[in-house]
Amino acid sequence: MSEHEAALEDFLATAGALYDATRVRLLKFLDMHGPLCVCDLQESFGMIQSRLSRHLKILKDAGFLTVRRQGRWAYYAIRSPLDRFRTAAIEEIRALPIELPELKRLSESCPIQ
Amino acid sequence: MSEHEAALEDFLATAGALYDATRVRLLKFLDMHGPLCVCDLQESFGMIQSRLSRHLKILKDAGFLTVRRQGRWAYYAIRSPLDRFRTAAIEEIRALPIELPELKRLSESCPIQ
DNA sequence: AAATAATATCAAAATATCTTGATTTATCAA
DNA sequence: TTGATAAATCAAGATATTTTGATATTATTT
Repeated sequence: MSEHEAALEDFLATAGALYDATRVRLLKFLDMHGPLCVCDLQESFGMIQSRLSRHLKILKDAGFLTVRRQGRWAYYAIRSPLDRFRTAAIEEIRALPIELPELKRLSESCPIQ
Repeated sequence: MSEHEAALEDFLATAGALYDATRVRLLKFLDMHGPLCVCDLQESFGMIQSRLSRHLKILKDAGFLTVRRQGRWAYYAIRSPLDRFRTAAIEEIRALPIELPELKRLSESCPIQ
């Protein structure tokens, strides 16, 4: 892939990651609460695991999230630092008046939070 | 639609408009050259008219473009002023190393440019 | 009024994306 | 080693988007 195409692909992946209500909610939730594991998000959003896992992968591949694995758990968080455009996106999402579920932590049994 | 849903819908329309290579190219082209009519874009990009018209409508509905009609011609341009997030998007696109076609003006016959 | 030109809209096929349920992988505990 | 838990991946159906060609709309010219 040429440098030109790669830069465009990267931009499109970023825009595509933002083009889904579920992912926007996940980004806002992680921005609010900090690192959370998949099971916390699953319980909080009442979402099927495979669906959640897929959306987290898309957000990670688009450069918005990082994963840190702790034993069986995988903690997802907003990547830091973010480049300028992704930062602008997160700030825009932070300002959106979206209703989010209550945080339910299931990962409290995790020995190494 | 509630205020919450409306704000999210607006954000998703913005992200969705950016999630297409054709539309990114059109935005960059209009950012470079200023207002152009549909037939100029059609000739420059070698694109079928209905396809172009549809993409311009999506960009307009997402708040990126304005239209000014001059007789039979419709001149599309980057809206000004843009809000902060859309401005960040345009700046990001401006910095992308994308190859664009040469500008071919067909609308020179238009009496009122 | 009729013909032409620029643009918009519509319907259908082609593509892409999302959701679900099932399966797989990896880690820990008994 | 066996069983259980957390997460990732896969396949298939459901939904949404894009492209194309045809038609409609609007403005202009003859």
